[in-house]
Amino acid sequence: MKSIYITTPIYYVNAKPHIGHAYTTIVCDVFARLCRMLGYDVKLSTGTDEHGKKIEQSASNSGIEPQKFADDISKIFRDLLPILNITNDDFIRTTEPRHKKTVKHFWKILKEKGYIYLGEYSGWYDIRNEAYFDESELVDGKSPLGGEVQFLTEACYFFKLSAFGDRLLKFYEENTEFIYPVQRKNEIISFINRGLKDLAISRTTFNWGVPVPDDPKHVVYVWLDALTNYLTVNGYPENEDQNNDKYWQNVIHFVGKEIVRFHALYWPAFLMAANIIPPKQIVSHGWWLSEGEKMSKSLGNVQDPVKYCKLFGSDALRYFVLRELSFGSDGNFSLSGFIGRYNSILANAYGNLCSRVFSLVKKNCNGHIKRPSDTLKEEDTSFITGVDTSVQEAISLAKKYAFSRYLEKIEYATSLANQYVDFQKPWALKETNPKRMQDILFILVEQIYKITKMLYPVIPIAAEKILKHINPTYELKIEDDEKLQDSVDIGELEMLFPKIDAKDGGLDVFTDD
RNA sequence: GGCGGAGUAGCUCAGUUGGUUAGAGCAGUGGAAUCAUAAUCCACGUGUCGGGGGUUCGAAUCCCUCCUCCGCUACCA
Repeated sequence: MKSIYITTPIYYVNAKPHIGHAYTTIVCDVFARLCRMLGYDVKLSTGTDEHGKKIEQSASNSGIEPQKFADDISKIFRDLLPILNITNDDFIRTTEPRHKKTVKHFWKILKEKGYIYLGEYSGWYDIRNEAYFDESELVDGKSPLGGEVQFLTEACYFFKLSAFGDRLLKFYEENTEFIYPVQRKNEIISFINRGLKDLAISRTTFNWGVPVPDDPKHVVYVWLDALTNYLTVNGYPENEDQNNDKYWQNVIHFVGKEIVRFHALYWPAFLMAANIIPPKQIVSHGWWLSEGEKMSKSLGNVQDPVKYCKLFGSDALRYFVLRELSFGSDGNFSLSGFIGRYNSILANAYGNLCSRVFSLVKKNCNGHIKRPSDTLKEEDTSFITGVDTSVQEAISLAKKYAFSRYLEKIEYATSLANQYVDFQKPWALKETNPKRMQDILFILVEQIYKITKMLYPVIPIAAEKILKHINPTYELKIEDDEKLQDSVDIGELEMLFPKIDAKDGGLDVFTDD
């Protein structure tokens, strides 16, 4: 059995989750569920990144200990997972002992291999904004952020990143799919081509972090700390031989475009330094705009995933975010777009298809149908072939992270089914040709079964209800030759996607915060 | 400034080994049907494929140039 290790980034606990966090997590979950259906042994991890000066300060501003502060926000992220219906296998926190141990071990390895040295970092320090700037970045003797600067020098440990430029470029060349999409790959290559400097990987200006082994005045740079989570989750260092680990040989890191450099450049360099093979692929996605504008607290247009789940269900949110955004690009999250997709696809096309077909079976066949004994007609086979082709295309698109187009293919198959119902008019055959009516309905139910399996990764709750409804012994596997049992019994099924009335007062929920 | 991405129907986008009348979904208009969540099905687009130039028998697709938008350009996660 093939194995795959899928990760979300670990989320920084300086703010509560918004739709962007939910999106990354949902994408990973959909991909994980799809992989499981295709027969992969999947490990899916997510978690929270909790160290760093920002957390220390935020906690101090709130008058509480950093650990307590991190506990509270981390819990909000963790509680979001069941709301979004995420099937993660692990939830890692960087403040956990198992992780700190891994970071210290990883540091020691890098040190032993000679890639860490003690040096001095100096630059123009903006006291108010607490950031260093290069002389060339200064504006009229002040920092680009407007603060007064002074030249400071502090001792810190460096990672010999400069030694990895050529190795990284060679690695990208040999692993052409390593960075997805290609635009991000170009950015990284161009970054390297400007010349890599060594990376400062320790800090002495605050304490909230993993202490550097043998020099506890320093704490480990948060990115080195955070990236190492992927090893912690995979059992390192106890599970020492990562290069022969079934999961580590097939790691996919899903990330937002803003953190590609850390994952596609620093991370493989760290791993190369430790003689651990880099991940298989860094897959980056775009950002959500909200109602056409950048999401920000000050604009008050931050989209809350929990509200959507409470109002319309996690299936609806999952479907919308995957369908609406062309994966890799930025996209717009709007209430009207959400309702439009929901009504036209989930309620009208797919939901109503199930509803009309099940109702026909129930009313006209007492809920019982069986596989047609006669040779199928041409219109039957062309319908079935159309569905099969769409399913195949959908799978290959999903494997390439083209999630929107994957769903588009399923929508097409759904449309073929509605078309078939209209052309065949099974309701009109009840008196004249009940056998043919029954055959048509069986064919329809079988196609709905296939379509529903393909929708399962995205709308698992509704899909499982329908699959179970059609076949009590269904398995969550995608077979090349998907078949239903020869005899099907259909009972009552609740309405899974009730239509949303946009004028409904229920939407007032979005205005009271 | 440098490097990179994008600019295709009202909206969101497909469309790279260059090839028949440039596609899909949504929205809109008209019609059919009535099994179904007043859902569905059918028909309907004179789109300068950002502008201009070039290569070619032929370009949305290759080359040049210009315009617009966006991203990256290290110690903030």
